[in-house]
Amino acid sequence: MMDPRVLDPAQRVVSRSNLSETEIDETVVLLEALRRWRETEEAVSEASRRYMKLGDNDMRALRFVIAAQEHGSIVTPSAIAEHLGISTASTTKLLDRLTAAGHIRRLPHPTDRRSVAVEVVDETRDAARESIGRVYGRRFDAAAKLTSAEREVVTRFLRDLASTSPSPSTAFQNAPSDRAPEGSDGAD
Amino acid sequence: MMDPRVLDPAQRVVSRSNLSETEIDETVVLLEALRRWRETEEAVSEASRRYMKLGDNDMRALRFVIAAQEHGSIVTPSAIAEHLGISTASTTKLLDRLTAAGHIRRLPHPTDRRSVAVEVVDETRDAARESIGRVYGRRFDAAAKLTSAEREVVTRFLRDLASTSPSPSTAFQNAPSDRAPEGSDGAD
DNA sequence: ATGGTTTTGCTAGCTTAACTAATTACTTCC
DNA sequence: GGAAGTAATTAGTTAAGCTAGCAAAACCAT
Repeated sequence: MMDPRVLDPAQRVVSRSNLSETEIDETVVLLEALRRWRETEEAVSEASRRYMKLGDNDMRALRFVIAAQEHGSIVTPSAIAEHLGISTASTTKLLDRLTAAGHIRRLPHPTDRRSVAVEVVDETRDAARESIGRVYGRRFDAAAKLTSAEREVVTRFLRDLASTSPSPSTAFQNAPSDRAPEGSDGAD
Repeated sequence: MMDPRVLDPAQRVVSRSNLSETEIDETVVLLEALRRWRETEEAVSEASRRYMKLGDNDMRALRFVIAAQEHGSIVTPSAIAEHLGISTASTTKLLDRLTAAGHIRRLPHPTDRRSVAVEVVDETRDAARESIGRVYGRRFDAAAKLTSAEREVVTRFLRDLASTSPSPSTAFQNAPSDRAPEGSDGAD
């Protein structure tokens, strides 16, 4: 019911749609559930990142390499650099860290002798596969519980969400996922 | 479907549920839509962060202050530090950056003379409000398009997703043989 | 009141992970 | 075979976090 902690541009939004009070409430509840899920995801992935004592990019790189390997392709440092959007120099250091931590190995590239093939160590790959599989499994189960018609609804909704154009110069596009600080509210 | 770049633990998952081929396809499609949306969100928020030339925490801090201000409370550096999970020293520097960029102002705290009241500059606040409102508005519209029953379905699904326990040790925890990260060595 | 403890924001110095520029080894093209 | 281009690396710089320590103000117990 129009939670005050959400900065409330909903007022403006509401005025341009003509929903009943009840429907507005439902909509706000849905958006809250969406936000909540995103926060959960964020927290979980953050926690695992911390647990592994890896930086954000280090983790992303690892996942990238694993995915590519799964797919059968050879991963070079420059491909990683491009994927992460960082320089090749930084990528070298990143690979040094991952090597030191025992997560990857650098092998000679099979066809280009100036290049390098990055390979994930077995233990790390297995652990990752299991972990990712578990996450995927949870999602799968949630989706599998639905009926065919319900799945269609959810899929349509998600696609609609993703398709609305990003509008490039729109700064501050983050969800209002912050709570007020020393205020009186604590319900969550 | 079954994008090859996604490691496909689905095989394992599928075996433990008994869905028809069609239903499995639907499920995979749904999960793909979910992933797609998350990627879009990620990309958009990243883009806006870049656009404003602010770091991650700087942006979060700004949103935090705005939200609190909207809520009527006074924001102190230590509150920001706590919210972001960084030290007060780092927060001092963060506030220096935001001040230099003209986004905030430091005012004397009205009641505690050792403290500081952080205030967001009008222009920044307005821009943020508009931007966040726009994003929220897009989501709102997507949700508003649904029927009451459909909203219920989506909300239930999202809650189910978020509720499945994170299980903290789910990281790909196994650092390979040589140098396990979990502080078995005292110095850390 | 008054002296001791806690809190608040800040400064100083260090670490990490990004960056740019230059270097080395190899490939490709003429 | 030599010029030009490309891949990864090294060296040095910057950004943003950290801990430790400080002065001023607030809180608290006589």
